[in-house]
Amino acid sequence: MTQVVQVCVLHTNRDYFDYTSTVEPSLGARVWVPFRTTTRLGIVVGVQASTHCNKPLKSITTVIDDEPMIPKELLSLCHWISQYYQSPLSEILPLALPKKYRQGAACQLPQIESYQLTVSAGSAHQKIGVRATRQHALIDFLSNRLDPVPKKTILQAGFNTSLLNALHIAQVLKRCESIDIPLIQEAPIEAPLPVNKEQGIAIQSIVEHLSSYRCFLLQGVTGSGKTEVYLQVIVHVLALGRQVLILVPEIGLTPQLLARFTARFHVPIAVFHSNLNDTQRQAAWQLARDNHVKLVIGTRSALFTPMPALGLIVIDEEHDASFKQMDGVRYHARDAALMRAHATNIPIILGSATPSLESINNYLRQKYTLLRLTQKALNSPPLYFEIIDIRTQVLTHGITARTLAVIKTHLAQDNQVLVFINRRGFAPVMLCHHCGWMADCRACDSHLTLHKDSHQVVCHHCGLRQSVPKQCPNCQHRELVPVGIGTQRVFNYLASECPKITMVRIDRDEVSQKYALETHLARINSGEAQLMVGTQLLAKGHHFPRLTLVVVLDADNGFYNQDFRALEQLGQLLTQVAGRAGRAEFPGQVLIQTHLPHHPLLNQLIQEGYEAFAQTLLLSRREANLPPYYFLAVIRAQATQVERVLTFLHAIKEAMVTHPVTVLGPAPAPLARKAHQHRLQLLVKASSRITLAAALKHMRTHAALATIGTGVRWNIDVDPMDLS
DNA sequence: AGCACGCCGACT
DNA sequence: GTCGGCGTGCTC
Repeated sequence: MTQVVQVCVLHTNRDYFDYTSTVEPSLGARVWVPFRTTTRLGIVVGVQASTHCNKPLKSITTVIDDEPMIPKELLSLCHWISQYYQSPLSEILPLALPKKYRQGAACQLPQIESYQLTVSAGSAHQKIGVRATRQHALIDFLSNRLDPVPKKTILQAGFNTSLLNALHIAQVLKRCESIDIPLIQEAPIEAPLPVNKEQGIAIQSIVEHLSSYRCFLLQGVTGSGKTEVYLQVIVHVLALGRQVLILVPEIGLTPQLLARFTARFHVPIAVFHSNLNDTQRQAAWQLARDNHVKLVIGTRSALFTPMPALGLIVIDEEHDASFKQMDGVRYHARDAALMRAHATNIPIILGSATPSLESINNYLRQKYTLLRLTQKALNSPPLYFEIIDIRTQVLTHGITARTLAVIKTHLAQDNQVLVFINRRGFAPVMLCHHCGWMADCRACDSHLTLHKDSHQVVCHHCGLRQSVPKQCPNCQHRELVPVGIGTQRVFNYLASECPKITMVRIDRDEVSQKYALETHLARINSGEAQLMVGTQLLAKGHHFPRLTLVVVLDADNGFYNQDFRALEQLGQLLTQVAGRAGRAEFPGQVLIQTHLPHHPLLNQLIQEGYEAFAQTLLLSRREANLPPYYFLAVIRAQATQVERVLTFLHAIKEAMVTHPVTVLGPAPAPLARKAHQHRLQLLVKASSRITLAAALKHMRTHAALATIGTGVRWNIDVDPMDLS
């Protein structure tokens, strides 16, 4: 009997296509299907008795997998993401499969070549000539082990391939394929650290609720031992024979966190990081799916790792914006992880020193259980904040005399100093001193940033690079001056002021090469580098052994930025970096240069702390009908002709009038022209997730028709991180 | 993602 | 007049 199989063909902008099949493949199995003129890979997402398609159906070519390749619970997670983030399944399912499997590779555990004796050691020795001493040694080496020995281990022990071949020809050993399970830590396991009362309560509360869904918000100031809580809870989960998934914002930035996990547990661990190749990624994925690895640590995309015995999810630094994917399917890994935990009926821990307003609100609405860690492990003296009013001060390369003096004092005491400036390059603008001409990007509505290191001006939006203009193209004068400050400029100035100090610059330009970031961080961790200048990259979870001073040069950005999350992020940044300053014997100091020294929120943050600051922000979000009280989506559209974008956006705005949502716009996007494309956007606001989703879904059917023949490209961003 | 089709500039 | 570059649309 033939039936209709719904096949999600990857990257087709659709949920699925209907095919016929005589056999009924499992949901989540991969199939080859005829598609247009070629054969493409698809995933079975449904089986029906009939079709809505009015064309004759084609038939599935081959069923690749007998078992589901994507397990049921991940398939339904993908369905949820598809509906919530308004994206077709065919764009989401690829996230749940490693590249090799998207290309049709057979589903199998990583295999490695191993060797095992086929006869007893004694008879093996007899078959070998007396003078072949290395072959005899190899026989002894193999006879000491019962299981097949991986070739890698044999080679590492000082034997070579020709010895193996000789024994193989002598028929005393056999070659076999065995599963390559990552080595379990051989070194003695690190003992649990003693915990304080708060940590003990947190651990106990979570351990008491391992058998069902519950979300724990673990709010711990920097240095309060959040990681130790994770570790001691995980011990219990592993003891139940279950797996643990840990998501971190950026894996390269958390080497010491990884080190603690690997040193603590006697189980195989898989780490998903950007340097894995396709084979390694497939291996890690397969080992997790077959329950061979018990602990998976990774960034956003590791959310889709299949784990049949999943017993706990941990989201570290849950407030971090990098959990939200900013291109393609714009999903939030924290929110999707909450769905996964709920569907799997297991606990989830959201950890942060500075929880997102969304999470604080969920705790206030009693959806989350709050666990607070307020005590620092090191009894460091209190922080000393100083606001430097720059309205009346002379700035030298962005730095006041007072700031420079404080930096020098801390350096003289052999301490570390961190200088934050959230702008890379040397200066954000090149200006003609004579006529006011500015170096602008041809393709975007933006100024070119001067990069003195590479003798170029660069557009930070489209990547355009050109050599630094020698004279003004407008008035031919040669007095082009850099205006404003960036990391390069601050770095150069401080280098000239502090010539004997070892300095490190950390920004996207500086750490773009492989391992550059790791190298820099190693110099910071060892204490070799004393003065660090960098962007936000520098703020994330590092260990600065002798840090006593943090300087924030462009805090005003957070106040002037029209974006609704700018203040929240500034508060989180200041709290995070401030928490790292100070050692047992030296008080930490934080200098904030600002034009707004009396800004009430800045002062509340400093005097009352992050929680009070967050409460105030929540009040203003409620008044402004903004998240977490209101639900937003941004519809962005672009084309080379403005009119076409406008027509399109007006049409889909019209399509939503029947729904109880507020649609604002079309308005120019903050960067109205980027790479020769005119960009405009709509903002959709709704009082509930359900009405928002319904309006967007309705709109999508209209939008598909409205774009035909217009060249308009568009996307939907549900729960946007920023409105730009 | 990939393939075909169509419109344009650069060539024989 | 033809080749082929890329921009655009379609796929059960």
